[in-house]
Amino acid sequence: MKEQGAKERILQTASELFYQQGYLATGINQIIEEAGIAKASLYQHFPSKEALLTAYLLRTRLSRHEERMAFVQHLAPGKEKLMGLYEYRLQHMQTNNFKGCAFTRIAYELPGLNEDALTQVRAHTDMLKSFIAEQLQVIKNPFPAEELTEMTDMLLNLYEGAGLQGYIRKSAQPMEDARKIALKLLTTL
Amino acid sequence: MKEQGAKERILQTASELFYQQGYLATGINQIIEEAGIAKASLYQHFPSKEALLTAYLLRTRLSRHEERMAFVQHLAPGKEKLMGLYEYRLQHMQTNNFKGCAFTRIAYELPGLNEDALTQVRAHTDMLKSFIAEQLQVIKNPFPAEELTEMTDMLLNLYEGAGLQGYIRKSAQPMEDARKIALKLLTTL
DNA sequence: GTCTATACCGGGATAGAC
DNA sequence: GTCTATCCCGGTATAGAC
Repeated sequence: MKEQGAKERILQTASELFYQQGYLATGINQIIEEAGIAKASLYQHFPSKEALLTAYLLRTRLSRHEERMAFVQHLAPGKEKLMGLYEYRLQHMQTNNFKGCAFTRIAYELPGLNEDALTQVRAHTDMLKSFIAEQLQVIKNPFPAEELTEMTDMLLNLYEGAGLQGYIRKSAQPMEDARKIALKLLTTL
Repeated sequence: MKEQGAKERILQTASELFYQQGYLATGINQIIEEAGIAKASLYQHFPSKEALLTAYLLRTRLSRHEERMAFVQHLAPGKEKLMGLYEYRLQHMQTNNFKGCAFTRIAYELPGLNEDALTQVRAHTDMLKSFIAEQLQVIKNPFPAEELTEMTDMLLNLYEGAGLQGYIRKSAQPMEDARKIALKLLTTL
């Protein structure tokens, strides 16, 4: 962990803190202290705190995507992979210190501005929607366009809503419930 | 607007800013400037910034509830009042500067602490759930307990999820879609 | 490239006059 | 109760030595 370059340590530390504490609530000073580097070194690699945020979002988005894909890799396309989406997050909620969806949190923290961050947040949900729609078309083909988008929206909102409730209640139960509901919805297809 | 007491002006100004800009991003200085009062006066009425936050949340929760109730008052209990919930927010998203659910935003902004704020957030969703469950029982009675909670969760998550998507996309379309989906779900009962 | 030291600003909160 | 003036702290960012 010590020998992986200053830039990498900064990004890792910042990522952890941004997610756990929030972006605004995390100061540069805390980042450099925990990363064990000097302040000027940080600004050598990242021109500003916002640049660090963008790097965090991009990296997290891609790595979460890979983790998801790896998690559902051995599952059968269609219903099983879709259920795997919920199970992946269920596991995530139990092991890590779950603090809600990283992208939603950032979106709500930065009301005013930052087009870069917003782009990453949108890209995140786009990837989720694509994944869901893709699996739905495996289950039922052809899938009428309108029905498909409706079912996709429903599954996505169910997923995101349950993540929020779980965070507020500090419980994995809402996601458990969402998983069950999603299963019921899929069996009606 | 000028003659309604300092405390009231402070709370109104803070409420607007907390919602539009976020709690952390809003400073005491901006509040007192826009409210047109001195700093010490603020601390005469509210012992700290956090106390101001709690007052904001409590007040908003109650007033939003009343607005909702007033909006659906003339609608028939059951399906119509439930659809009114979505329509209320749709209207809300189009007129005001919609910045997502005020309570969700606060919850995500304050990762670490503040039990008071969390209490208000939970109370908000509790009120929504109660409202939804109540109307569902009008539509179908008796309503099996398990089915009822599932349907309630689904409608709630659909509602909250659509609010989030609408905020991210800066569009009322997700909420429109959610309304249609909810309608379909209700017709299956 | 990495450090120490510092600049500059705005944060929340208080003292004391009126 | 409301004001002005101030305190202290921590924020982001930068200068300059090594």
